[in-house]
Amino acid sequence: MAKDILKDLNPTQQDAVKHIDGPMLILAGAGSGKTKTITTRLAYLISLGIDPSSILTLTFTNKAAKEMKHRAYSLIDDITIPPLLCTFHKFGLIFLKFHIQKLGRKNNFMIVDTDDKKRILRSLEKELEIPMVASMISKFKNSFTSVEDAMILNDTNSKEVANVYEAYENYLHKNNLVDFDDLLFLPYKLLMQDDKLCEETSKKYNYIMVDEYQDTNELQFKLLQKLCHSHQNISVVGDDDQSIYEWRGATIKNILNFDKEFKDVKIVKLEHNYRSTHEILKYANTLIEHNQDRLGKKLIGTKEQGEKPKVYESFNETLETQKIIRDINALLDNGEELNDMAILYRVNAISRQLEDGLTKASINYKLIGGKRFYERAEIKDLIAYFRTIAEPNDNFSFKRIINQPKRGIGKTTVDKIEGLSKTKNISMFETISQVSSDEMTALIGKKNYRTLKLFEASIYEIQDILKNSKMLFIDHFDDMFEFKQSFKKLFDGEDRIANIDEFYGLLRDYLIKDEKNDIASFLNIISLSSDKEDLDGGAISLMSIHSSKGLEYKHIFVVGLEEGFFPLLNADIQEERRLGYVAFTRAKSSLTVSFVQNRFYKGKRSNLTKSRFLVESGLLKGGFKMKKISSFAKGDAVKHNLFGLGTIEMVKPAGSLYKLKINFGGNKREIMSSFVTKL
DNA sequence: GGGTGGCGTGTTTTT
DNA sequence: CACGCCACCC
Ligand SMILES: Nc1ncnc2c1ncn2[C@@H]1O[C@H](COP(=O)(O)OP(=O)(O)OP(=O)(O)O)[C@@H](O)[C@H]1O
Repeated sequence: MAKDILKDLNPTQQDAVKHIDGPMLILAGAGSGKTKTITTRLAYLISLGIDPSSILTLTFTNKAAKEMKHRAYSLIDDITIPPLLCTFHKFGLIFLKFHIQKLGRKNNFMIVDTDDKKRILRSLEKELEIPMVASMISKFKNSFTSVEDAMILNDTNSKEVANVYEAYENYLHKNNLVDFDDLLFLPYKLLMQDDKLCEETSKKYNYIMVDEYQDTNELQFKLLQKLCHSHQNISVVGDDDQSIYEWRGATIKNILNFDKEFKDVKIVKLEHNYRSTHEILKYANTLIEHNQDRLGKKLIGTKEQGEKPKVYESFNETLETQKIIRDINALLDNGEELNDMAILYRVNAISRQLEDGLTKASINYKLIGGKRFYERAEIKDLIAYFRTIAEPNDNFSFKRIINQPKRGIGKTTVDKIEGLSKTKNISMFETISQVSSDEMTALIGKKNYRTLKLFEASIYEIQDILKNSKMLFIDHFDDMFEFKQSFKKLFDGEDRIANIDEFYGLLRDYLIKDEKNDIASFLNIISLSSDKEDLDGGAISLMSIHSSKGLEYKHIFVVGLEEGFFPLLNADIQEERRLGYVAFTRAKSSLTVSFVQNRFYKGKRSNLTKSRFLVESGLLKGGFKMKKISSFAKGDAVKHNLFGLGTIEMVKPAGSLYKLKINFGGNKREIMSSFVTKL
């Protein structure tokens, strides 16, 4: 049976799969079967009788984790004991659920997302720029800088930022919250300070694999080191050309130093591409060759020649969308399926026009990323409600919903309750339930106190209902708090109510699935999943290039190839180019790229020029772009040492130079640009 | 003291 | 355009 698993692999891949003990680095280009190799290796280890629960497979994004899970499970016969295959953050979450008590915290902590984090920071700091502070704090955590260390730094504002950092950490601690960085940092801290735990954990996960290793940052690397404390069985796969998360601290150093950090590393290079046609590969490879900082690698196509990728130029985004829809319909007429198509873009905001167009054309689509389901305000409200019901002392959730739907409890009242709860050292909910009616009335007034007491009673009541019947809970909940109704009068109320119903549906399905399932476990499960499960039925996928990494589609459309959008303004050009490489190499058999002359963005329409990547990849020939680079253009007067004066009639790129067709007084000659001087 | 509307600003990308 | 914040009005 082990033979079966291996049969679709080439010898190098098989060799990598069969490597069992000791560190291994697989370094290979797009579509070379890295993920296939690692998922097969997972199945192979299990087929040898290795305990699945001792194998840990990690990657960075949810999407990639899901894809791997899908692929790996199809190779494993008996999935009764599933191996742990998840994102780094999810692993951190699971680890903390078991061990956060060792840091003196309860394990029903809640994860704050980026929005929550900014809200908290804003409440703690009025002067400094919040996004700056948020990213500084993130940097601190990712570089193991404690509050004390931050205090003695000497950068601008460092003292102020360190103070906010301290206040923020205290706030998280008091309210039993963790942020995304904590999900990596706290496990590391625990493993760092507790040798026994480190040893146990490392022994538990005796085989470790990491996909998309080029996306790991320093903290993730250190965490991996800890997990390898008592063994060296770590296999990582990556591609320096697909490193697209440097902006959040991912460092290629992790790949470069891998064979120094671990002993006797087996290095495997996969050099055949099994995904894309030669045509697609050619342009992707040509594009990425413009990057200077590369390890460099071969990538040989194995598929058919294929068609040259199409390039569309449109006047604006409406016309761009029309062209793409026309192509989609043509593909459908040829029997192709929507599930095999995807539209990619650099910036999520660009999806709007596409959505409108697809809707009008009655083409099903699924939007991936962007404003995520579980990050929508109404969904976060519901989660906060459920958390309050499960744990009324969760101040953070309590504060979110105490006036949602509006019941007349404004900021001032909330602040007063919070102040009192702090002096009494009890939760806000306990403040309402325990503090004497006289004291409370004096503080916040009779009417507000009554409202809060009613709210308290409702919480008890719904807790009771939940105890008796999980199924009745949802209906009663919504009636009792008039939650859905509160969105009715909003201008986008319908959408929000649809989201709410969907969330109720998800919860209901989850509760039905297993007798043991309850609200608390539901909250745990969704706490890191960003998008809901795919609906079945055919739909074209719309997503950012970042989310597309690790995926593949038969037909790929990349839109928005304009200077300023892609490559994005002020972004690191090499990373942008890698994004281009990722985008192009998602395609199996057809690739279509598109740019517009003007686009509506952030409230205004601006004129755009086509992306340099179109020329760099060879998809388009120079044109006006060349003028800038070469400073040679049609009509320019030039001088040649032998032929004398002439006029340029045509400019063609030739390697790093240009071939010029020059008219020397009636004699036309082709001359390399380095042999003439412009006048 | 709370709620609503007007105004200003601008996240690239993910967890 | 679209969201979030503040100020002003109820
Ligand atoms: N030896 C092989 N023979 C045939 N097909 C293969 C082989 N190896 C991989 N493939 C196929 O090639 C495609 C790309 O593989 P995979 O997604 O594992 O590549 P990857 O290196 O992870 O790509 P990327 O880095 O771009 O995500 C998949 O459809 C896979 O099934």
